Amino acid sequence: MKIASFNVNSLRARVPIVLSWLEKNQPDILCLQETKAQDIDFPLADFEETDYQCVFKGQKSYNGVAIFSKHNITDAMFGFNEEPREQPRLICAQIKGIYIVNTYIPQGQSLESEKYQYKLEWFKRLKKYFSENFSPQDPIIWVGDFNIAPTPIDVFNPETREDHVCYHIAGRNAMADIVSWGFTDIFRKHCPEPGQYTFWDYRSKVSFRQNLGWRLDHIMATESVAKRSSASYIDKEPRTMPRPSDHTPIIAEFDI
DNA sequence: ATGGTCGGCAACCGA
Repeated sequence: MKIASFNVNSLRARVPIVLSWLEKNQPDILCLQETKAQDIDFPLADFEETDYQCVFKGQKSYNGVAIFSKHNITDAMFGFNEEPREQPRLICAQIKGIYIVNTYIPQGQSLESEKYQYKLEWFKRLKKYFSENFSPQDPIIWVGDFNIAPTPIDVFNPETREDHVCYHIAGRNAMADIVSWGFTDIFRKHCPEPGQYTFWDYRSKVSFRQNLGWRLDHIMATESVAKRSSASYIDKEPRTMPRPSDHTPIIAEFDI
C-alpha cells in the first residue's frame, strides 16, 4: 500500500499537478493540506474520472484538508470533536482497517504571535486526541504538513533557525511529545541522510535550486504499521512543474 | 536566504 501527503497550497490551482501525479504514481491514498476551498467549491468534478473517492473539509481562503483513496473510506471524522467552527485542519478516515489521520498543523507566524500559542495548543489537543481515542497498539498512519522541522538535519542552516516557528524548540518538543506516544518517523526509518526537504520558500528565487529547504511534511505510523513499511521518499518532480506548490509530496509504502 | 512570491479574493492575510 502506497500513501502520500502533499500540501497543495490551493487544490483548485493545483488540479493539473494532482491529477497527473495520481495518474503517474497511483498511490492508494493521497492526503492533501491547504486545499483552500469551502466544501461547495471543492473541485470534485475534476476527479470524477479517476479511481479515487474522497473526503474533505475546507473553508474560504485558508486551511482545508482532503483524503483521496482507491479503497473504501468506511468512516471519516473531521476535527477533534466535530466542532463546527474550528479551523478545518484534521481528517481521520478508516481505510483498509487502518486509521488515516491527516493534519494541517498551524504554522504559527512568529514566536511572539498568538498564532504560535495556538500552534502549541493545537499540538496538545492532538496529543489528547490520540491518547483519548486510540491506543499505540492501533494501526494508525499520521501524515500531513506538521510545520515542524524536527531535527537539525531537517532544515538548511539550522543554527540560524532557532527563533523560527517551524524550528523553535517548543514546537519541536510538542511534536516529539506526540511521536513518543507511539509513532515512528517512516521517512527517517528509510532515509537517514540530511538535506532532504519537502518545502522550499517561494519568496526566494534560489531556495529550490540551491536546496535551501525544510522537511515539514511527515509520515508517521504506529508500530504495527511501521514494522511493515518498505520504502519512503520525497518526490521533487511536482516542484519543477509549472505553477508548483511550495511543498512537494512525501510517500511511504507498506506491505499491507 | 537575510528579501522576496504565491493563492485567495478583492484589501490585505497567511505562508
